[in-house]
Parts: sequence; C-alpha cells; structure tokens
Amino acid sequence: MRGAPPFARPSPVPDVCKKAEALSELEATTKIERPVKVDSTLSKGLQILETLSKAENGRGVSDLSRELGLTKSNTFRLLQTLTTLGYVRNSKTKLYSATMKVWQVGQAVVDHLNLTEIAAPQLKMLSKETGEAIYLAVPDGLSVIYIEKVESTQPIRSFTPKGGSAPMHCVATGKALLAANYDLLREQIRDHLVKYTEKTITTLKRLDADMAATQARGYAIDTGEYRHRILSFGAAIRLPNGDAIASIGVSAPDVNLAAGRDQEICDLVMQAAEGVSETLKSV
Amino acid sequence: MRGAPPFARPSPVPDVCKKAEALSELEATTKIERPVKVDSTLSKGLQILETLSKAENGRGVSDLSRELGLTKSNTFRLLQTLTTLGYVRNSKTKLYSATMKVWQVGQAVVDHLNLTEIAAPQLKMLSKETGEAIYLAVPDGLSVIYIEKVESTQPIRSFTPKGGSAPMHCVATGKALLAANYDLLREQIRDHLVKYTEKTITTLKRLDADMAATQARGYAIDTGEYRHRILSFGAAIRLPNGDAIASIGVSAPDVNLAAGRDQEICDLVMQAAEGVSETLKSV
DNA sequence: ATAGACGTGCTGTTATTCGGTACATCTGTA
DNA sequence: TACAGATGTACCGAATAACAGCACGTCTAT
Repeated sequence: MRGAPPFARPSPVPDVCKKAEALSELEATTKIERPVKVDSTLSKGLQILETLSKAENGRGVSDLSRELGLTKSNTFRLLQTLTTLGYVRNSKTKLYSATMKVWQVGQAVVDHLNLTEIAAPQLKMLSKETGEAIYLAVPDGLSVIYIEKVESTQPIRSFTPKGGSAPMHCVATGKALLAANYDLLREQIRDHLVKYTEKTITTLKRLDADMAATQARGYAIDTGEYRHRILSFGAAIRLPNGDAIASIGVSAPDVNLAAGRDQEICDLVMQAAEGVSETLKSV
Repeated sequence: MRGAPPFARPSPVPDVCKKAEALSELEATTKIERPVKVDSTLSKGLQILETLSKAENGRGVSDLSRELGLTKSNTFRLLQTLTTLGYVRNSKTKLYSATMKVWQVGQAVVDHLNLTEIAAPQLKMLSKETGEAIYLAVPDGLSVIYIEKVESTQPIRSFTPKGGSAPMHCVATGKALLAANYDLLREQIRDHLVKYTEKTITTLKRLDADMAATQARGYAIDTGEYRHRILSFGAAIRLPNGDAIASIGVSAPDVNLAAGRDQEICDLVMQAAEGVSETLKSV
C-alpha cells in the first residue's frame, strides 16, 4: 500500500509510440528526425502486457485486439507467446491477465538500481554544504551497508569506510530505514540491541519511543550511539509508492557542530533524501 | 526494502524458453506436445528487458548479445525499440539500463490484482470455521474499503456491507494495515482519530501503544472501537517483498465469543492472511 | 602507432510474422 | 429448440518485417 491506494494509479510516464504503424509511412514532419524503426512485434507485445497489467480482471482476446487495433489472430499469437514465457496466464474463463512475473521484473529494476549514480549530485551537495562525511546506505538484514561515501573535508574525520556496515539501531542511516519498516523489523531487532556506547539504545521501550519520534519528524538522529561523540543524521529515500529502499546520512564529531548547526544539517539531509526520491520518479 | 536486501534477489520463476530457436527444429521429444510457437522478437526483447532489470549498472550491446546468444545488430535493434518505447534508457557512456517504467508496469499488476478471486478460498475457509462475517479490505487514504465480504451465518450479524468503508484506526482490518505502514500514516492520522464508541482510540499515545502491540503480535484486535460490542480481528496480506496491500478480518458480536474463542479466531485469521500472501508468491 | 573492442548504420535475403479464413463452443433470444 | 452473434483457437499461404553480415567511425590500451 504505502499511502497510495492499490487501484488505478495514473501513470506519469507517457505512452510513447501508441501506434507504431502510424509513423511507418508518414514522414511529413517538418523535423527530419530519424524515423527510429521499432520492432512491431515487440512493441505490440509490450502494449498488451501494459494493458493487461492495468486490467482488474483478465481480458479476452477480441476485447484486447479491439482496444489495441490489432488483428484477433495476431493478438492471440502474442498472448500465446507471453503465456509460454510466463508473463501472462489465462484463467479457466478464457481471460488473460498479467502474472506476478511482470511484477518481479519491475521489482528487480528497483533492487538493482544504481543509487550511487542517482544520488551522487545530492551527496555532493551535502558534502559541499556541510563538509562532513556523507553516507548512502541500504538495508542488509539488521544492518546497513554504506554503498557510497563522500569523505569529510574537516580535519577530524569519522572512519566507517565505504562498503562497511553498521548496526541499524544505532546510526542515523540505519534508524531512518528502521523507522520506515518498524512494523516488520521490530520483532527481529528486539533481541539484537547491542550496546556500543553509553548512548546506545538497548531497550525495546526506548527504541519504540525513538522510532515514533523519528517517524514523526521525518528523519533520524544518532547522538553518538555507535561511536563515542560521533553524531549522525539520516533520512530515507523512497520509491514513488513510498517504499524506503535506502537512506542518506551525515556523520560528524560533536565538536564540529556549533549551536543550531545540527538543525541546518537535518534540513539539508531531508532535502537531499527528498531530492533523490523525486529523481526516482523520473527514471 | 521490507526485509529483503535490495540487491540480488533470486527469482523463483524459472526462465521458460531460454532459447526460443532451440526448439524450432528439434521435435524428437518423446512427448508430442504442441510445439507452441513463440514470437522470437517478443521473446528476445523480454529477455533483454529481464537481463537489464537485473544489471547493477547498465550493460553494453556486445555484452548483452554475447550473454543472450544474439547477433550484435539484432540486440542493438531491440534495444533501440525498447528505448523509444521508454522501457530502456542509454546513458552517456553508451550503457543501456532498464527504466522505472518497467517498475511501473509491474507495480500496476499489483495495484490491479484481483485479490477477491485470489483470497476467495481463504475467506471461505474462515467463514466455515468461524461462521462470522469475513472481510477483505484494501487501504484508501485513512480508511479501509471492504472489497469482499462473506456474510455471517450466525443469527446476530454485523452490518458493514461489501463496498463500504471504515476508519482505519478503529477496525481490525484497518489497524492491521495501519500498523504495517505506521511510519507513513502516523502523522496523517493523528488529527483524525474520530471517536465512535467509548472504546475508540482517540489519542496518539494510545494509538502508538496499540500499533506497537499489533506489530508485535502480527495481527490487529478491535475491542468494539467502531461499533459497540462488535469485535474484530485482522491480519495483513503481504507481497513477496513484504508490502502490505490488503487485509483479512473477522467481525463478530461479543456475545458470540465464548472464552478462548477469540484466540482461535486470531490464529485462523493469521493463517488465512498468510495463506493469501503465499499464494501471491506463485502468480 | 596499432590492434582490438565497441556502438551504430546500411542492405539484401530469408525466415518470420501477419491477416484471412475456418471451426467449435458458448450465450442469450426468439 | 433453433438461431444468431460473439468468442477463443487452429491453420496456411503471402509478403512483410526482422535478421545476419558487413562496414564505418570511435575509443581505449598496449
């Protein structure tokens, strides 16, 4: 779910080339752009898949062929191949519908997203504005893995390297992700609240409170709960449907933070995470 | 995220027809099954899309053509059409990768899932075992909509009709979904805790506690918080990645519930929701 | 400077897809 | 019951559309 209702989400991506055959002959366009040959079979097949993915119940062959302007036999043939490929199933009532394999492929896109590249500009911005160590993190069980890091420009540095990991319950990047999925992770993490500093949250009660506060304010704060006197601030990166798949964080020694500076950094972190989330909406 | 790490999720769906051309000539199979003609263009195009969806960074033309056993020119052509159709983009470094449109199409499958049909057996089971009113609900803003209902067989009935809705914070189906997305919905619902009975949760503090308890136990309990002396029990239906998209609930007047019966029903509800979630993994 | 690998455009040939037709089944109506 | 229309599926020859091979410009690394 994630906020959006499960039915009828309008697609922000325009349907390119709705009628492939329409441009096969007409080149009367003032701009002499390359006509860009498209394989019609592939195009039609994907159109069918797209249409089926938006169908509440399945749809029939004739029905589909009429909507897409295709021959019945052609539509049938394409549906047949899509079925044997596992992207479509046909129920006993002769109705065709998209399978979860379609969903899986789409999910794979997100799972293998090159966040590093997409988030790079925002990480750079954060580094420039704060001068502190910037982290890009993804969840891995009850830890976070830092898949990208921009080194601090300050003389005093924090030292978790790129590729390293940290427990989810005591760093800001981790807590931002934990808060976003607390319903699923609470039971798993309750017995793994390992203590690293005297600030570390080690009881479920305190974690509950901290997660509630984190959810309320929209970003996470670590007051030196993993490394002594190393503070961090983190916010979640979300897909268009609200799923939190990663987080951005800033880590800094407390001595670097003058009064009010922490709030500035929090705002920047949220802004950065929000920026990446927005970017994800458009490719 | 949702428990599963964002990288390298093994696909449970086998790749049917990895080499389409392999079966075009050989029919020496003992079983004389229909050869099932597949449109090779569509097949290859989807193979490319699938491969691309699993690629961390983009992939090159030659690279792809080698892996899939296709001609370089053929691969290029297919990539070209996929690009103009918006499913693929090619970066400045000449690397091709899948776009979020692929994800959107997959997402649409889930959004338009005919849960009614899929959940029907479990709803039937619940009805048979409990004899009470059974609900299948999806989220809609801060409410739930009952997209399916099996009427109670008991003389005393609860009366929310199929198609009706109820506030998320006071019915079990709603609370199960609320708990599954509490990080996103908490701030939205805090000012909408409308009172319906003396049992209704109207303060954020009490809701926090109830949600924590719900998350901990895995199902939601409504002690007559919407309709006086009408209790309900609900559990979330989740996609393979953990997203809660719907919920199943049982509603019953308190007089129908003998001692210990409530726990039986809770177990059944969880079992039913779990069953539907499992079904979603295989189409 | 050179050799290999890469992405891209072109073209003729062939294999592939296409459209028409046919038929069995089903539904609702006269 | 008979009929009319719509449906899903099978088949087949024709021609179109997709294919393989080659050529070219570019880039990288040796």
